[in-house]
Amino acid sequence: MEEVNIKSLAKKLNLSISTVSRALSDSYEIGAETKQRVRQLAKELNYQPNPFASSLRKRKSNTIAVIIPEIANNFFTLVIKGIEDIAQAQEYHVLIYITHENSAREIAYCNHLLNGRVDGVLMSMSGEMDDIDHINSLIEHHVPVVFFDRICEQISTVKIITDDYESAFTGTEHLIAKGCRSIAYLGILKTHSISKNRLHGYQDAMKKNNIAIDKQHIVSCSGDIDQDYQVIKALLTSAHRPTGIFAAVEHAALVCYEVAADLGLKIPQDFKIISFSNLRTASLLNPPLSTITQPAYHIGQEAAKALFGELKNRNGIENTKITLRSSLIERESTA
Amino acid sequence: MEEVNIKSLAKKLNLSISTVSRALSDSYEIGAETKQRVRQLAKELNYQPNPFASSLRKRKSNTIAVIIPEIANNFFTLVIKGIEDIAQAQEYHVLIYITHENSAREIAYCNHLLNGRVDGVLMSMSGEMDDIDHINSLIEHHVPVVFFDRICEQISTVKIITDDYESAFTGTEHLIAKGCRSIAYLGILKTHSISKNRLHGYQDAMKKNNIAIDKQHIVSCSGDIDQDYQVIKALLTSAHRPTGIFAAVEHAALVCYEVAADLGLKIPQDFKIISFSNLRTASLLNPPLSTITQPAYHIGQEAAKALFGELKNRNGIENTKITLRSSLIERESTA
DNA sequence: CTGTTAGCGCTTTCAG
DNA sequence: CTGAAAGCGCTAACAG
Repeated sequence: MEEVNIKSLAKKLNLSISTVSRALSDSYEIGAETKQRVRQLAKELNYQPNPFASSLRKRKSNTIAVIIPEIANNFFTLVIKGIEDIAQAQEYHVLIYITHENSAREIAYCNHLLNGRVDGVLMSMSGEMDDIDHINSLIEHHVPVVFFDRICEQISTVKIITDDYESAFTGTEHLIAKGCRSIAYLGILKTHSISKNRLHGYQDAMKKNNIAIDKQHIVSCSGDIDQDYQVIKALLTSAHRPTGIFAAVEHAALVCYEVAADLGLKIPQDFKIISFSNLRTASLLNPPLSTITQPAYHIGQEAAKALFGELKNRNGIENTKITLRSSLIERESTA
Repeated sequence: MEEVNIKSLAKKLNLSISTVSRALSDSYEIGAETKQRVRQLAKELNYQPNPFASSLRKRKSNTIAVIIPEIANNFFTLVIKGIEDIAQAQEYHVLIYITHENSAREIAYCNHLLNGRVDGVLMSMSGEMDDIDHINSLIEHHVPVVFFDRICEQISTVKIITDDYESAFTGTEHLIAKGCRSIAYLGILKTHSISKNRLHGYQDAMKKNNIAIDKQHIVSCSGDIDQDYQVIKALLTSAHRPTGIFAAVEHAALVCYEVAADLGLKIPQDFKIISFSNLRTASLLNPPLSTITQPAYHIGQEAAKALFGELKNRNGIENTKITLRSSLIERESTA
């Protein structure tokens, strides 16, 4: 398997290296006939240009990075799918980095990506909002960053989000309308944009309806399944057991179902629940789970489009916030 | 932001480029003191070596590709997680390619990856088993390929699989034991290894129990949700409605639940069902779904480990088949 | 329209 | 122990 590169092609065609290079990149200064010859041989030998040589020279990787806190989760999976579909069309490659909700890893990845391996980054933050040097660093190095879902307000860039505050507000009111007065909030309690917005939506809905919030009803989930099981079990066995649960993350809702099953609690008789979730099986659960569903695939697409807008057209990334709407999907037992 | 590269470091330190390079790669021929100086400055300036230059020179990308048919699916998500975790530890990067079950895309990706962008490929096949030129091509170009789940028997390499035949066999017998005599098989009908093995397991279980298979009970699912909905609806409204369903893919089982809900059919009264599935919510469905659950995360890890074994140790990839065991998890309604 | 040439940033012989 | 220099494969001035 002798190496087939631009040089060997040139030799075989009795052309110079640069002519071959130009022919392959369809330069206007190459004759139609020459182009034809070059292309033909390239196809015959299945010539594949070395991406590293090209990237090194052009200072362009044709690759983007996606940095997400986790992947075993329908939301992020759908987002990736949306990103991939757009990237594919643009002939870009997609590198995946999973932080496991660990902001130290997020920082390490960002620092690493200062090296030019990617042309841009799509990111949903793990870290806290005040911890943003690594992001600024990327931007200073001309690596555009587009945020989705877990954005960072302080950074001036494109942000694709959903109406978290409003969704949480209406979701909470939905529970109130169902007669719940004692409503717990389960979420990842960080200074994330979404954590804050969802929590505020819940709090404001409670306030508007003149319901005091029991401090113990604001529960922090880590994402760790065993740990969260314990925390939620404690909540559901306490003297303060809520009659409504607002789950700001899908994971929390599932743990509630599991704990309820183990404790013999009945949903919705013992407590009602609504959750942010992209579960395909929400309607098939017992009982069906009412959800606030984010347009995950669309978020991925929009984020990717925004990034490519910058990468391809250099239109200068603006500090825009694109807000997509989540849908509150009410599901009731048909039984 | 002046460029910080090996050259600028060398100048600042009054050393030659090669010394700096060697110091950074911890070469034994560099003095301890010099190494120290170099490392310190590199850290101070947050020097990040250009990966393209390095890859070009070393002919090594420190990147692997994962080619999968789809992603919005718990099995592949968990596999990716397993792969990522191993890759991370090895300081490798992971490129994701999704074929959407389209073998033309699989071929295109493989051909593209002949260019050296990745050092190895982890793959679950979309295409048919007899269509393997693109894989052989990779191997000829010294890009090792490790298969997982949807493997290709004809190719001599490491394959990580689960006991599909046995699982399908016992899964089918499980339905028979529950009293089903008329059992349908829903799967992606290709010449894939897993399609074949699962189908054979089902067929042999039926044969062993002296049950004739109604031809119309072998149903091909495309993966397209609307299309499969129609196909399964047709099955469940036909005169030949089965009393048992063996779903070889999770997606098919979910569609069955959806169709059943829409038609007002009750599971398990009207038909029983068991499915290959990695759904976290299997036990929470109404009714709970009995599953054959593959050790997805573990599969990802093993596949990645096998690939890195080859990449790091050049131990020569062997034609090994590693079979992990799936678990048949029986779930019954507690109601 | 085509060729010559100088690098992109790094690794690695080969000399000292 | 350190330096000089070649070159990975490709692109893009600059010449003709």
